[in-house]
This record gives sequence, structure tokens and C-alpha cells, in this order.
Amino acid sequence: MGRQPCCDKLGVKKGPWTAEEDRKLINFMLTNGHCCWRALPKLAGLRRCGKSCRLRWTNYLRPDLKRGLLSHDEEQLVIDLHAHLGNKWSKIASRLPGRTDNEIKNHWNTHIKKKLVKMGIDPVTHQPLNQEPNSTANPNNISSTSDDIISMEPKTSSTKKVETRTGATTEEESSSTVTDQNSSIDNENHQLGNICNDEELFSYLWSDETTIGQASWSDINYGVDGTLYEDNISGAGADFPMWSPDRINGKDWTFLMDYCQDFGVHDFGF
DNA sequence: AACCCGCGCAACCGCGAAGGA
DNA sequence: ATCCTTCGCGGTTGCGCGGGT
Repeated sequence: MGRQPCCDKLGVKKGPWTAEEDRKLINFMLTNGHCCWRALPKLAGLRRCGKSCRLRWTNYLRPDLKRGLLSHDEEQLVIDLHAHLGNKWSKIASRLPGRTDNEIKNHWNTHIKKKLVKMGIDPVTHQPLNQEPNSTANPNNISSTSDDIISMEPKTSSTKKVETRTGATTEEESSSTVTDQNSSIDNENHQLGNICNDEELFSYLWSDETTIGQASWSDINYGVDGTLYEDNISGAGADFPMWSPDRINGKDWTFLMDYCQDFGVHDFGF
């Protein structure tokens, strides 16, 4: 018996989501919370498979998502985390508030990977390209302890970064002066150094437990009618770790309306 | 102005894990 | 213990857009 499709393909729409579909999904999520992804499309009146709904919600519609390019700090964190975790995008994403695994994965493949190559660093092993890796090109084999990473990072990728980053930085910040670039490089290096040498921070980062500012969906008053939905949203919601306090506390619906306007849907009926 | 090409990102696909019956 | 269902993850695809020629 072959694998069952995630949904019956008949009458299931694929491709880009329309504003109307987004509106339906958002309305449903806000009023009902997440129940069962498989049943959701029918309940929400969508001709989509549950999987598609889940992806659309977690990667695009979730109200707490940050939009726009990753900041330099975020990018650096992604690189550091990738050096330790490999392509565990969801784990990496869980350390970055408001970022999705898909977003980070895309950013890695389109930006960071190229940058690292340009800087002479193998994006897979995080070793200098001209140096034979110690073992097979499996990032998970790089090291098994935080100590190894801490001691390894500055010697390899990060020192190399200092030497070679000028090119990349210049390309991105062409309007900056040389002095600005140097100070920015120093600053970056300093930040990286801080990260790499802070064992406590690393042990925290690598832990699979709590994450910075972790707050669950239960912290949010979500109801259109004032209902407090106390159930944590399982799946993506459960793993989703961080609501920036300044975006939640005291803002309630404002941020949600802002976000609605962000992608051009102004009438959600709430 | 038209065409081409590369890039970036949203979305899809398939597999494995987890959990319930 | 086994089977089945559901979910989540990582890899991949394909489309739209912008820049270059």
C-alpha cells in the first residue's frame, strides 16, 4: 500500500494564496485557535490541504512574524547555530524570535551560503575552504560539545571572517566609509567573540529547553469577542518560543491590525 | 522596448517521528 | 507490538520581479 496523500487531491487548491484565503485562515485561527490541521480547511471554508494551511500560517500569517531581511546579529547567530546544529532549521529558527525555519533556510541558501563561500569558508563544514576538513562533510560531526565549538570558532571561521569580511561588507554597505566598515567589523568581531567565549550563553543556546523570552500562546488574549484562548497552539505554536514583550504587552490588537495592513488585507471582519 | 537571466521567496513534496487505537 | 493518522521538518521547485543587455 502506497503512502496516503496528505489530503484528497480532488478539489484541493494549490499555488499562491489569495487575500480571501488568507482572511479566512486568519479569521479561523483567531476565533478558534489551532485544532487539527487536517480538519481545518473544511472548518475554515478553504479548499486547501491542512498541510498547506499550516505552512501558510506558520510561515506567513502568524501575527508575530518579523518581516524583512535578517539583521546582522540574527545572521551571525544563524551562522553560529548552523555550525553547531547543521541544517536543523527549525531548531535554529526557535532561537530567533519572529523568524521561521523556512525563512532562515531561504536566507541561508540565498545569502549566507554565498557570503561564507566568498569569505573562504565552507558553508557545510564551517571550515576554511582551502583546509581539508577533519572528518566527512557532516556539520553534525563538527563537534559534540559546546566547548569544542567555542574553542574552534574563533580559530577558523570567525578569524577568517575578519580577514575576508571587508569584501562582503563593502558590497552590502557601499555607502559606508572605510572607517565605518572597520569599526563595524571590529564591532562584529567583538560581538562574535563575546558569543563564542561565553560558555554560559552557549550552553543556553544549545539547550533544547527554554528560549529567551519564551512565551506561549496562552499569554496572548486573542479572542475577537474578548475570549481568552488559553490552549497553547500545538505544533508550530508550541515550539514557537518568543514573543517580543514590547510587541505583546500593552499592544494587544494594535500589532495585529498593523500586520494585517502590512500585507494589504484591511477587512478581516473583526 | 523587448528580451534574457539570475535571484529571492513562497509553496510544495516526501519522509520520518510521535502518538493514539 | 503493530498499524494508522497526523504533524513537523528539510529539501526542492517554480514563479514573479528586477537588473542588465
